Amino acid sequence: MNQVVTRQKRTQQKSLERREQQKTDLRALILQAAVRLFEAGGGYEQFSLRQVAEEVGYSPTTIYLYFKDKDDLLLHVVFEGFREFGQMLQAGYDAGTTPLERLRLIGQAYLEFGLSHPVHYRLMFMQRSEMMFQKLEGHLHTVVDSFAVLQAAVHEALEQGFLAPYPLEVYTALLWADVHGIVALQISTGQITPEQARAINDVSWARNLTGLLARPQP
Amino acid sequence: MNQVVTRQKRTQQKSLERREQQKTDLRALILQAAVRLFEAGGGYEQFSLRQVAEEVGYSPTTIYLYFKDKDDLLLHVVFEGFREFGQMLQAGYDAGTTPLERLRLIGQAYLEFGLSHPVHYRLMFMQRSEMMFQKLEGHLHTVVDSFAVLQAAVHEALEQGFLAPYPLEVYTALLWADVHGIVALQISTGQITPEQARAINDVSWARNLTGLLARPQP
Amino acid sequence: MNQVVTRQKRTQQKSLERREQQKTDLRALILQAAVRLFEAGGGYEQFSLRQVAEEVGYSPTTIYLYFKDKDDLLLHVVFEGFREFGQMLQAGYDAGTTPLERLRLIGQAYLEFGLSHPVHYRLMFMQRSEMMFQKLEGHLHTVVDSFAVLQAAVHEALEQGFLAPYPLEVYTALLWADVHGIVALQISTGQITPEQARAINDVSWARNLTGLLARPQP
Amino acid sequence: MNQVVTRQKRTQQKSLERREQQKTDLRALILQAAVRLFEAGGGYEQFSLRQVAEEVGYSPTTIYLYFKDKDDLLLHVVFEGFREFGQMLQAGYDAGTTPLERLRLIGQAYLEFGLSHPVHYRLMFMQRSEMMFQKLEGHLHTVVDSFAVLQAAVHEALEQGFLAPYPLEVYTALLWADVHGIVALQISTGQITPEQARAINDVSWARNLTGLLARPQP
DNA sequence: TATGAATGAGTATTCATTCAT
DNA sequence: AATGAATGAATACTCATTCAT
Repeated sequence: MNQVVTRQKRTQQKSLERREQQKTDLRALILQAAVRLFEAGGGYEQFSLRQVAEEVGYSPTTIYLYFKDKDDLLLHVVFEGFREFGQMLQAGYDAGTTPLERLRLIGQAYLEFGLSHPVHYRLMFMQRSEMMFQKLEGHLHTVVDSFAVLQAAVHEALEQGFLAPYPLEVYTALLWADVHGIVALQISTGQITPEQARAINDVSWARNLTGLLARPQP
Repeated sequence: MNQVVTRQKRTQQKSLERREQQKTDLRALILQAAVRLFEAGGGYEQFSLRQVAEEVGYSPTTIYLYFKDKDDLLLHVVFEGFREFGQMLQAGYDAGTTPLERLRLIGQAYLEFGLSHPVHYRLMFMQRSEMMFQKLEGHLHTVVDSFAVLQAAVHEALEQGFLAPYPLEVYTALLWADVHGIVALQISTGQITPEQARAINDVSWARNLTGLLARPQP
Repeated sequence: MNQVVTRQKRTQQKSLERREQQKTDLRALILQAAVRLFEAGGGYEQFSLRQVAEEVGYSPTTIYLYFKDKDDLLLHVVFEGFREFGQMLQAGYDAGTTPLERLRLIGQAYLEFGLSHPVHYRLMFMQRSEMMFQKLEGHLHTVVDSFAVLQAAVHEALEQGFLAPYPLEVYTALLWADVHGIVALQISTGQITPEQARAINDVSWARNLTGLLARPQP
Repeated sequence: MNQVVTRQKRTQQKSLERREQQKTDLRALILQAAVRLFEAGGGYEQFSLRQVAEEVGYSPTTIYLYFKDKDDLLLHVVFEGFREFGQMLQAGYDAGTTPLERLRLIGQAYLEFGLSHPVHYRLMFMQRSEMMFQKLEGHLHTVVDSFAVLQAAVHEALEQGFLAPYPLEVYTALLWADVHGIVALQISTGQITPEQARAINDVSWARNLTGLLARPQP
């Protein structure tokens, strides 16, 4: 067999790559357009495939070349969000050196994700939250993994005696509710600015240090 | 000008009143049906004018005699929710004897409203939250008034030295976020049961007493 | 109460009747158009609601005011056919004086229906034959009743010794197959003319008199 | 002109043959898949090119290299049916030793084809019967040839005095109608089982021996 | 006051087909 | 020879809304 890489072969390969690239591009374009429309249209209910198609400048039919159906597209939008969400939470965990610091940083990461990705956040946690628990082939970092990070941090803190002896689930739910409440307040009502949201989150955390956690911080 | 009230005029007036009465009645019927369907149907997107019409036993066209359009009807549904919401918060305020107790009871009332009216809560605070700040003629008890109750309670508590000297807005936002977070967690994700929601709310409040509030309760 | 029939009342009544008439008219128009399209389009598969709408000159939506959905329209088309079919078979039965004459006349009536309503026949017996056994509210004369006529005639003939002692079901199926075969041959293939179809049917019947039936006719 | 067969030419020819061979192979594969899907899917309306493409593992576009369009493919599916149909009828003819036996066996073969290939039968004789008389290049055994078999058998029987002296066309049509009626009854209405269909066919034939045919069988 | 008739705009989805490569 | 990309035209169906009465 001829192992030489001929010009023809190179061309074919290149064409293949370009095509692959284009394919990825259009996929990404569609996803972006979908997110944009969510933002504009005020969310879930007005969202339609045809609008997405118009937004990207392709025919509605074309969407079906990249996504199985409307729900598949939505699912990918959501998972795209969860991927980044998981990374941010993990980064928060990694950046902390003590259990309590980790909890604080995870909370901040959560808050920052919500503030910087309001549309995604809305969709992920408020409109299609059932998707949180759907498996998507090829996607390992689902929300479940993200919460594993939070649970791990709580677990460590409990084990090392930093927390009053409430059950683990109470802490995860409570801490989640803390940040979720603030994010949702900002996103849904626009009553507070992102800066205020951060300030309130700091206060919220501070009260925990004296009111919830067993050992006061030095 | 003829100032005499003729029999004819009196008759007309009476007919007008009766009509007005009927009008109000059907209005109320439509609104009730709308609320019912709204709660039953699971909310915003499935809600249709035709279903409402069928529910009340009138033709779809008739709805337009009482409400400008679908959104107008929806707006009134929302305000119907706010009316009850405001009453429950007010009742919480009234039931308390000290500022802190009032805050606690308002929080509980908020939580109970959310748990017992999830569909409404969703619409009011998560899907069409912009409606919170729309004025609707004839409706005095909007969400703004509801928050006036919370603000009043916070104001009293601050003035009487029960709270650490953070700005009033921080407290209202924080306390709101606390309960909103828990309610939203329950409604959106279904990860916690109503009972757990209440328990977490109690823990959340307890931590405030030692960690956030200046003077411990007697 | 005023029992007098006022002009107003008469007008209302008239308007109601006219409307009712119009409604019936449009319904009938739609049904006719549907049948016509069946003829033109070559049948079942190309048949679409939108085409029907275009044919009658109304918007597609309007069809839904008169029929629940596509299948409902089809069902009514079919039942419209069965109504006449049943009447023709019954007339055949009634016209005969002896059991065998009745059988012959029923067969001829069947044949004539098929020859004069090929599109309906096709739909009823060849394309959506499962509809034969569906009940439609308000329609009493379904195909089942039609076949009751055939069965009754066979039963009489058997009882009075005109037929060789095969089971009743064999006769009904065989006689049905006889005429159905001829009709279908004419409709589907166009290989024989209606006249030839009648001639063949006569031969078919004649052979029965000597080959199938117990007693020869006088 | 250069009459010499160069090596180059021979090579080209060979390549052409191979290609031709491959082409035929894929063609056959597609046709088989189409027939399979056709029989499985329940026929005409659910049948789609894309499904065929998926079934053979090639892209939809590829189908167009072998068949002009969907209808062309369908036409070949039909002729595929006629090929087997013709073979079965011919086998019936060949298996008989007397004219009447041949007629009987041809009828049985017809019946068996219908019972074992209901979907095909439906398409061939009931839905797209116009295809029966379309010429398709390369296909010699069309329905016309199949009927030639029937006609030949009738002709022999007439000539040898086995049949009453009706015209030949009457016999072919009548015998066709006999079996077609039974098959269609089974396929379209499902009112009789295949076994019953065979039994009725036997009765039908038996009546002919005494009622239609000139000389009784020995 | 109430409504029947009608529609235009919109929804998701499927399919046959073309074209450049 | 084979295909990936793309599309135009359909399909059934739903809904909010208008208008004449």
